[in-house]
Amino acid sequence: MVRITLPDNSTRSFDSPLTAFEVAQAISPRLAQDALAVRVDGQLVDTKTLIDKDHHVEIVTTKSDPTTAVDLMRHSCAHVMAEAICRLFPETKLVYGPSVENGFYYDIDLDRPITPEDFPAIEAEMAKIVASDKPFCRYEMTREEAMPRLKAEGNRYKLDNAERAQSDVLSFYTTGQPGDGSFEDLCRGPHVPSTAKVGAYKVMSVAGAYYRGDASEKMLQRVYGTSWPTKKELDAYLFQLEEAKKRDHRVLGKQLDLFSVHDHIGPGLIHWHPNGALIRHEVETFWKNEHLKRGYDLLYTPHIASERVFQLSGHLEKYADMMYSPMDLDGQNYYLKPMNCPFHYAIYKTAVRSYKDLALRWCELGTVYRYEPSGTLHGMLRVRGFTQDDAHTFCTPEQLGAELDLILELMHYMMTTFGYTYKAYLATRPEKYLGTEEEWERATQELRAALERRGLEYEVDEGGGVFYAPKIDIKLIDSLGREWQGPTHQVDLQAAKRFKISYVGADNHEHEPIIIHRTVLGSMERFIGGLIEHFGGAFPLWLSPEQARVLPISEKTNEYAASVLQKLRNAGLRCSMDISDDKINAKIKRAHEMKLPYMLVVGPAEAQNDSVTVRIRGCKEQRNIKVDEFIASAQQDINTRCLEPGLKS
RNA sequence: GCCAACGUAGCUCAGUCGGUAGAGCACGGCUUUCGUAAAGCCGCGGUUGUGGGUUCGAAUCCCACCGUUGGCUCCA
Repeated sequence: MVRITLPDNSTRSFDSPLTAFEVAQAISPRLAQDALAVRVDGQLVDTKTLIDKDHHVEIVTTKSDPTTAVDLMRHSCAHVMAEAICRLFPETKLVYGPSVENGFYYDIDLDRPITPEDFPAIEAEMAKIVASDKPFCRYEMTREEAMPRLKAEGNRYKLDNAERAQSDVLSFYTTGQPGDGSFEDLCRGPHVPSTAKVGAYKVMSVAGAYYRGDASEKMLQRVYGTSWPTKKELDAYLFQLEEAKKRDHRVLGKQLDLFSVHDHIGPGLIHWHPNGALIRHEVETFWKNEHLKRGYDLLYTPHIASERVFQLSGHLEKYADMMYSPMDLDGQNYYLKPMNCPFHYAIYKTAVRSYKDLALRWCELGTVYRYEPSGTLHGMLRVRGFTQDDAHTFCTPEQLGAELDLILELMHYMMTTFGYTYKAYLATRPEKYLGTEEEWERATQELRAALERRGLEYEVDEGGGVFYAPKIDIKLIDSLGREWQGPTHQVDLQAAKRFKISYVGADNHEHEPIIIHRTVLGSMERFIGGLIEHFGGAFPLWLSPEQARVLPISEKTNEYAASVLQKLRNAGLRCSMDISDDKINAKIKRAHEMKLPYMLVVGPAEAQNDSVTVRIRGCKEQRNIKVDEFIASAQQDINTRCLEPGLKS
């Protein structure tokens, strides 16, 4: 007698042990058909698992538990792809094939490179496997039984996986009968019942991946696929990828004429075109003003420095291969600076500082150069020359809390102005660190307390701190829900000592100040690259390089258009007019392509009464209003940094 | 840095089996003077990433380098 308790707490009794599939069948044939796996007392297992005792049983379907279901389908789909690849290339050695966000991959060791031309063949082979609706059969062996077999197979990766497995029993999955020569794979499972249940899939890409993520290990081929419960969801995902591509900052950077990179000048070095530079200018102006309001002082420091300063800072020792090679000047090595801190410290040390001078808040848009590995460069997001929005706060231990509050407030204000929400992380002491455990504990506690005073929810990133400091990391969530590395605030435990930075306390003795490194935007390059994608190129009015364009209906109203343009410019708006002899349709299309917030159409009717017909980005209706009204409305939106263009009156 | 793919006009792309390079947009000129997402015609524009090699002949095949893309590793 087996008593099964279902999720709704109802129970069913069966005379003899039975599989989870049979339990589902007893409930409804439809459920049995939809069953992908089952939770027995909370543990996820195959539907073929025999249930021979009283258990809580929960049948997993795409409806009952979509997250688990799709994850299982993807994992099983990875196996189907692996089988397909093995059929096409029998010398393939399988390594590891998990599900990942939006799909799955399988790492394989195969001397012949897989290329995108192979994908159709792989997909065709997968289709055959799916059509044959073969069951995923699990069988288990003890470690003693399994190891000789694995050794005989000559697949060092599977052998390695097996050796690392905790359990005494190893499980295999085959799409035939155990031992009949069908495809099989060492795998923890569980899997969906059969190859027909892996959903709609597509082989996406192939890339290199080090075995076990270790750069000294062999480079494997990682074949990526995506899979979804239905064809419709697959198509929706592929469509979404196309849409994301249109928001790619590199694509928009060209389309909107924002920036370029030139291989004859150097990879990873951004050239800001007028439109991009204008956006940067607005961001920088905003940044500076908000800092000045909060008691920061601005600094400018040099771009190169003698090697002595980087020996002192420890950068040469730790990051020499990430720095541009030195230039020999008068027998002395000079480096492009990879960061700004030592320069700020130098300024600090030009005077004896009293506790009465603190806290000092110094900020700089400091341009630094780092020789990033070539394979990591990516548009504006990962570059070799960039401008950090850097700041250092020098304060007494008593002031630390208040200073952290100020930093979090500034961060919050700036992020919400750009329309970002964010998540906070507290990164604690890493394995390799400098300083004492007590110092780390105290500094971490201060950061934690500041987060809590602000009422910020945060996750602890255990061991995620830098070697000299615990930190608060902020991850931005953009309009597509993607996370970006955002602001970071570090309480430095080493710099004061290393650079002999001190202040005179009320006790007339020297003390070490606390130094907070922090950045809000990260770098102008990465932040604005991110902004481009966040807004999809449709910038809010205050950031738009061109805020409005006057579009005369024909040459006859060019003169009126010019007078409107002059009025707008006098009012401080960035605008132009389109006096090409194209028709109005073409002018509108062009303005749309540049994602301008406002188009102002003018013809004889408008010229009569000093008005413009406004067309707002993203909206087909038009409104006729007086030029002065438009100006007032636009100015208000600019002043409030309104995120979406509109009309105020 | 590692693996793979890719690199053709300012941009987006075509170019078959190796036979001296093509379109659309952009740009210039002309016609048109127009009411809400592309008017028409004509024209300009290329050492096919760079350097070698194979060949009677290379965008096409081979090698090296540079760069880009997708990942991996890394990101003070």
